[in-house]
Amino acid sequence: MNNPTRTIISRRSRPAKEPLSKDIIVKTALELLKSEGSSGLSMRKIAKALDTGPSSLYVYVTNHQELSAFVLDAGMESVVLSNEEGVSWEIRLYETLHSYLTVLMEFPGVAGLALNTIPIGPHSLALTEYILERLHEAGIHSTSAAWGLDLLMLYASSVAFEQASRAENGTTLQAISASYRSLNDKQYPMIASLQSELITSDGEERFRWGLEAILQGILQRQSKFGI
Amino acid sequence: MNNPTRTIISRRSRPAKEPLSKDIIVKTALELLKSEGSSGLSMRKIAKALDTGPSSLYVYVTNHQELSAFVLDAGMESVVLSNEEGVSWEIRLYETLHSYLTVLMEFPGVAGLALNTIPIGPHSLALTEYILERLHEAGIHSTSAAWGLDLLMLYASSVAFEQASRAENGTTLQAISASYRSLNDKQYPMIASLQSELITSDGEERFRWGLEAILQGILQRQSKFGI
DNA sequence: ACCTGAACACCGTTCAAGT
DNA sequence: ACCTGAACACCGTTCAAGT
Repeated sequence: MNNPTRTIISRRSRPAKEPLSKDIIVKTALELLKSEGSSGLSMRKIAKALDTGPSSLYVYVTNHQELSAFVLDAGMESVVLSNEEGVSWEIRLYETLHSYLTVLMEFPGVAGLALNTIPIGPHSLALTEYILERLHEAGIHSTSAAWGLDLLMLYASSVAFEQASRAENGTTLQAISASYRSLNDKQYPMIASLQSELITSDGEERFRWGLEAILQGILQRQSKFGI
Repeated sequence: MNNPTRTIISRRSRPAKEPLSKDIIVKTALELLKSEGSSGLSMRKIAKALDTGPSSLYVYVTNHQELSAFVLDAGMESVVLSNEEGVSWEIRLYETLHSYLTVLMEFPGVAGLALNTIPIGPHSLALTEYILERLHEAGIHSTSAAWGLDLLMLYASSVAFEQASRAENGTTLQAISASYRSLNDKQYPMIASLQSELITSDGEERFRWGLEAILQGILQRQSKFGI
C-alpha cells in the first residue's frame, strides 16, 4: 500500500479555510469563554474567531441557546469523577463536586449555563450518574436521591455562578465589608454582630461546609422519614 | 397667610412631562420586569416606557448594573417577614423564604439579580437580619449562622433562577422526561431507574424538602463540631 | 450543501448641543 | 440642572444571493 514513488503526495493542499463543524464551533466558543468571560460567548465573536460571519454558524447550530447547551456539556468533559479505590463515598463525592466547581469557575459563564440549561449532554449525564451512584452507596434512594442530586448540583452551580458573576462585575470583598461596616447597628444588630463571620471567605472551606451540611441533611431526613 | 382672594391659584399647571427621578425609573423597571420578563430590564425599554431617550436615565443612575441593584431591592419590598406570635422559628423561616421565592418568581429576572448582586439595599438587609434572628432563635451562632444564611438564600435564589430561566426558555417538563426516557439504561442505569423520581416536581413540596434538609444539616453540623 | 453580505431589530453608553 | 439626538460599538437572527 505504501508506494515509495508516491512519497511526496504531500498533504493535499488544504483549502485556505477548513470547513466549519459543530465541533470546532463549540471548541472555539469554549476557548473564548475561558479567555474573555461570558461576554466571549457571542455568535459574532465566535464567528470572527473562525474568520467567518455570524450567519455561517447557523448551519451547524439552530440558535445561541442550543450552542450554549453544547458548550456547557463540552466544559463538563474536564470534570474528574473521583474513582480511587478504598475511598469513602463521601470523600469521592466531595472531590468530584469540587472538580465540578473548579471547572465552572475556570469557564466563567458556564456556571450560568448550568443553571439555565437542562444538563442532558453525555458529559453532564455521566456526572449525574456518578452522583447517583455515590448517593446509592450512602444508602440514599428514590425521591431522596433524586432531590438530593438536584440539591447538590444546584449548590455547586450557584456557588460558582455567584462567584463568577461577582468576579466579572468587579465586586470586591472590600466593597462588601465596607458596606456592612457602615450599617446602623441599632437597625441591624444581628448583621452588625456577625460582620466578620459574614465576610470571612475561605472559599474552599466554606464550600465544603455547605456540602457536608447538605449531605447530612439529606441523610437525616431519610432516616427520619424513610422517604 | 391664606389670602382668600388668591383662592384659584389652582394646581400650578404641571409641565406636560413629570420630571424623572430614580424612584419612578426603578418602579417602571420593576413593572417591565414583571410584564416582559428579564428582557424588559433594558435601558432603552425603560426609557421608552417613560417617554424619553435612554441617555436621560444616566442622570439618575450610573449604569445598568446599578439600576439592577436598585430594582432587586425594590422587588424585595414585597417579601413578607413572617411574624405571627407563638409560631416556631422553623415555620416562620420557611414561610419567609417561601415568600422570598414567590417574589423572585413573580419577577423573572430578579432571581438572576439576586445571585449577581450583593444585597445591600434596605429591604435585602431587612430580610438578612430576619433570617439571622431566626437562626439565632434556633441556637445557630457565629460562623454557622453566617454560612447558613448564605446557604439558605443561595438555595432560594437558585431555585427561583433555575425555574424562571427555564420558564423563559420554554423548557417544558415533557422535554426533560422525553430525553431521560430515550437514554441507554446500560450506560446510565441509575438515571434510568430513577426516571420518575427525577422528573417529579411538586415545586412546593420539593422546595420545602430542600429547605428542611439544609436546616437539619446546619443544626447537626453545629451540634457535632460546635463551630 | 455550504458560505456570505447585507439587513433588521435590538443592546449599553457617551457626548455635544440644547433649554 | 436636566434633557435630547445622534453616534459608537456591540448583540442574535434571517434571507436572498452566490459557489
